[in-house]
Amino acid sequence: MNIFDIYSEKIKTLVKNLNKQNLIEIPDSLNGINVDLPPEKFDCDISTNVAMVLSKSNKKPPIDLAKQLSELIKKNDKDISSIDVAKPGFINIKFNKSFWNNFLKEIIINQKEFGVNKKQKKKTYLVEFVSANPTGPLHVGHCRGAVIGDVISNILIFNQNKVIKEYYVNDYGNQIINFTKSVYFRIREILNNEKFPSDNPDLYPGDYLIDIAKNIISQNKKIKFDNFKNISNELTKLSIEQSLKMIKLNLKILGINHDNFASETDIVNNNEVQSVIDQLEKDKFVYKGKINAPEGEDKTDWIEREQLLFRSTDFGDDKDRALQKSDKSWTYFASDVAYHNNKLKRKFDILINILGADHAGYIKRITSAVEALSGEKNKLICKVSQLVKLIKDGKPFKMSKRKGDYITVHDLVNEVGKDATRFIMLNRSGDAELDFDFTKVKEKSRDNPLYYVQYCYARISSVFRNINKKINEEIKIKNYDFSYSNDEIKIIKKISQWPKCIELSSSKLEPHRVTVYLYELASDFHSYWNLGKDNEDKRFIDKDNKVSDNKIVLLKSVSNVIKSGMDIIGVDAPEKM
RNA sequence: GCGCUUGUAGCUCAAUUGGAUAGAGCGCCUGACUUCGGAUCAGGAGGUUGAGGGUUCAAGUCCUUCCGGGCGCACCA
Repeated sequence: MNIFDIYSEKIKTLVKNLNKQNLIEIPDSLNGINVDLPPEKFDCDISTNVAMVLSKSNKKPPIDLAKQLSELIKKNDKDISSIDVAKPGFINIKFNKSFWNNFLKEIIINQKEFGVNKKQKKKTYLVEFVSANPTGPLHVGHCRGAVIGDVISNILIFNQNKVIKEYYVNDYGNQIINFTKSVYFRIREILNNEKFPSDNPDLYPGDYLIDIAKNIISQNKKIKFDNFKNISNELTKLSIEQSLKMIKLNLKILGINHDNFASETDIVNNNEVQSVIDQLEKDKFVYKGKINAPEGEDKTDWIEREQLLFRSTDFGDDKDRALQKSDKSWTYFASDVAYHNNKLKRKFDILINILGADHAGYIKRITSAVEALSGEKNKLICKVSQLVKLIKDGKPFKMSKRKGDYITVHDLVNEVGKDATRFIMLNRSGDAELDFDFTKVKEKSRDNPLYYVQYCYARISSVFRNINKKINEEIKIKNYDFSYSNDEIKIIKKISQWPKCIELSSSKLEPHRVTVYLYELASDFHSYWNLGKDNEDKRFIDKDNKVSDNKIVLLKSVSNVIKSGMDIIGVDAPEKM
């Protein structure tokens, strides 16, 4: 039940009818007409800008139109207790108390549906996120995109869409060869006491490779590790297997489960790259040519080459992009185009990629490729998660691959906990950089907004515990003829905004809105709770140690929304803390 | 040099897809613990939304020109 939508429809219908009767003029589109939440200082529940939108086409001052329209809106609507017009031309509507009773009744009866956006047509989505190279454990930098991708998926699932969470494994190319070599040297180090060539910049120096090497040795007693060439294929497979095992463990402790792991090697081996390039060639999106060196950069080591190029400039990219290397092997981009073609063949309505900020420059070419292949614009939506700026002991902390200078997901979750990690990663819009003060979060974890929201849920639980009930038990209420105070209605109004929060989070793919909302709801609840100190009427538990029905309904509505929200962001809502 | 992105209170961030007098937390100042769980609450101070111009009934939000951060810019993936 979204009261904003209900009134938006009512008002648009009214306006259309007036237009049919030639009483007013309307513009081509009524999309500009909104029903919104007014600022708190106004004593009303919802407001609409309809008069301002219609003012121009009717050549009338918005205030006059507003007066005229407000009377018509109020007429025949028994839910409205008062309606008035404010300065530029807003129409402010206040509901009577029975409206809020009915609202609560409805959301308690349909608690699982509350917040679900039903006007949107259900779609199938593929959300690709994390997709970190399988050459090492996940570090803090991967963490944000991981959580954002997971929660975006959860929001879409909450809205009853079908979602596949996918991880693309880049198990092909030079990095993997170097990675395998590194494992090989670690194995030699363990078995033959040969020193690891740590001065070779192509190799991966991290300690985790020692564990990988040990595991491979103990699990593959038959293999002889004395000639790299002979075993490189097998060792590559084993190394990636180990590495993925580690990554999956990292994801698991973050509370993330992908539905599918797609392999780049599979895409290449199945000849999907060649076939997608044939398809693009047929449609004249591919040609042989040269790319210009970027302006303003040192061009001395620039080698002009004729290469197979994709016409991404047709779709607004600044240059065409190489598909084939000079040794005729495919570029990363080429296999990624094939991978996206593979996604397209699986017939999803919408593809979503969550990328790190360092890959933002890649978006144009890959969306271009998807557009070329599918003929649809915005079939692929890329969402960037900006960098996490790590701060340790008050100073910016640069991670390097040098031993020790590395904070993994595992370290982070061990120190801070899964829930706090997720909450903090979501607490700011993904478009902006996030300061993550490692020391501060560790020391002062109680200042974390997570606990503020959880505490709200725990308090509600404690009330139920006091009357020997469980917070998630179903409640039976005979009638909903209550009279809530203004303090209580403040909370109810916040609850009524939950569907709107979900709608925005989902349409803009902005999961931070959920944490922000939960914080606000918790805040309203805590305020109300503290009123009970001075005024016993405002306490949930009365003198006879009972909780009245109206209070139970209110508590239940708040806890339901908090639980829903916490489930979406993948954070626990404990009954005791 | 080009592209993307960002600039809001001392600090960290919100701002309902263009709405009304821009809101929270931290920090600072004042107050509420024989508590329905103080991991909480009430109040105060703190702003030319980086700067200028434009569009609009209405701009933190859109366009434009500057200024300052961040990221990226041939066969690395």
